[in-house]
This record gives sequence, C-alpha cells and structure tokens, in this order.
Amino acid sequence: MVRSPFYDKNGVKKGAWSKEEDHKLRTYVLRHGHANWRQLPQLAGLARCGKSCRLRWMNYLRPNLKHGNYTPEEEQLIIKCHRQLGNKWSLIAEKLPGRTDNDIKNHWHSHLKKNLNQSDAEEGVKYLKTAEYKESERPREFVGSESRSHHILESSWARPTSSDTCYTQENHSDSSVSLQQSTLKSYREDQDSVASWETSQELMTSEFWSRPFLVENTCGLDTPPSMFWYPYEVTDLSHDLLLDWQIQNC
DNA sequence: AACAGAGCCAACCGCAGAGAG
DNA sequence: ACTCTCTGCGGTTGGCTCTGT
Repeated sequence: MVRSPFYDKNGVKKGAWSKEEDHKLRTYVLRHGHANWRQLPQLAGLARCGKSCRLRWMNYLRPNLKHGNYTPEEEQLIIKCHRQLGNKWSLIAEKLPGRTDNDIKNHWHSHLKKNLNQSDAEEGVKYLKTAEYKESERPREFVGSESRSHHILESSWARPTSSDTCYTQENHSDSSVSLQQSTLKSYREDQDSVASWETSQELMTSEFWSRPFLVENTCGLDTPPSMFWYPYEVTDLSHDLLLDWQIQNC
C-alpha cells in the first residue's frame, strides 16, 4: 500500500515508516516538541528528512487522530465545507477534529466525489472564484480561518478548542466525561481495537481515567500546553514516567 | 487458481507564504 | 528591498488490496 523503503543519493530514507522509526519520532516529539523539523531527524536519530517526519507526525502519529470509519455526519460536513471552500483541505480539516487534511482529501477523492452530483460540485468551485465570495459572506465558522497561523496542522494536537479533545485545566471539569470518552476512543482506534474500546467503556464508569495531565511546551514556545488523560494508576508518577506511559500507550 | 483492472491510502514533490537576517 | 530558510498546503504517485472475469 505504501512505497517500499529506500535511501536516496544523500542517504535520506524514503518510503514506508517502520515501527521503530515511529517509536523514535513519537518519543522525541512528546519529550521535546517539534520547534524545528529540519533538525529534528538528526536529534531523534532518524535517517529521514524533516519534511517526512512532520508529515508522519501530523498525519499518523499525532495523538487523538481518527483513521477511517467516517460517520454520515462527518461526510455531510465534508461535502458542505467542500461546496463552500473548494479544495481547502486544511480548512475543512479544522471542522473535523481528529481528521487530517490528507485523510479528508483521500476520502473525498475515493468515496465522496463520485457520489456527488457533478454539477453541484462545479457550482461550488465556480462560486469560490466569484467576486461575491467575500469574507463577510462566508459562514461564520470560516471567517478569518484562512490565516496560516491558524491551520489545524500546526497546533491541533495541542490547541484547546471547544470541539477538540484537548481542554485547558480550568475548563476540563464541565466536560470531563465526554472528554474521557472521546480521548479514550481515539487511543483505542489508534490501536485498531474496537473490541478494546467497547470493553473500556466499562472502565469509564469505574473512573479508570484520571483528570487531564498537562504537558508543557511540547509543541514549541508558541503553542499552548497539551492535555492528556491518564489512568488513575499512573497519575502519581513523575512527569517523565507519565511521558513514558503516554509514549507506550498512544 | 490466475490474471487484470480499479480502488484506496500513505507518502512524496513542488510551490508559495512567512519570518529572520 | 532583497535573499534565504523553514514550514505547510494541495496535487500526484507507488504499490498493496480488492473485485471481477
């Protein structure tokens, strides 16, 4: 399904990522953040280019990502957003927490596009190119969201928003149950284990998950700290051990 | 069972924007 | 004002899997 691994003329590895590489990248980013993607591979002991590392992290290793299993609601939202925004996949991804632009793009081309009325789609693109498509007329949720500094891929795994699974410490108490559920679900989906997710629902009622744990400066200086959930059994451990737990279990 | 073509998705590439010097 | 570096977006591709013959 993916390109076979190979080394280019500069000794940089390309193609599919191994589990060992994933572990190295995940461990490094969780511990030190990703302030400089160019230097990161060398520091993390990877033979990849920074761009490749960034892509792997953003599209696959980032916490709380969902893979596949699009709900009808998500598909409707993608169609709606695409009609309004065209191929602005990063903007569309902002409206679907846990989904990446690449994932949505693939899903669009492989599943949604063919099911849509062709003329509808063309009309949407035409509309985008017209002078009438002004900032003030765009749906409220998109106004001002085109700035690169707000793209979900830059800070989504750390940014606390109302629709995300990351919350600030002050806000977590109101939504703790749903947060725990959605975050735990993400963990389980990452491990391709629906069964585990179902059984872990029982753990939810037994307060298996603790309050969120704040990870400082994991995404560089400009991003807010990240919030993760840990089982009660590990919350008394040190910061480093908590990171180790996350590295092992994400 | 063997083959061919289509579907799918992870990963690559080129380009452009932003910021620093 | 210009150049350089870094980062991220969107289009494209390679190759595995699925489906039909």
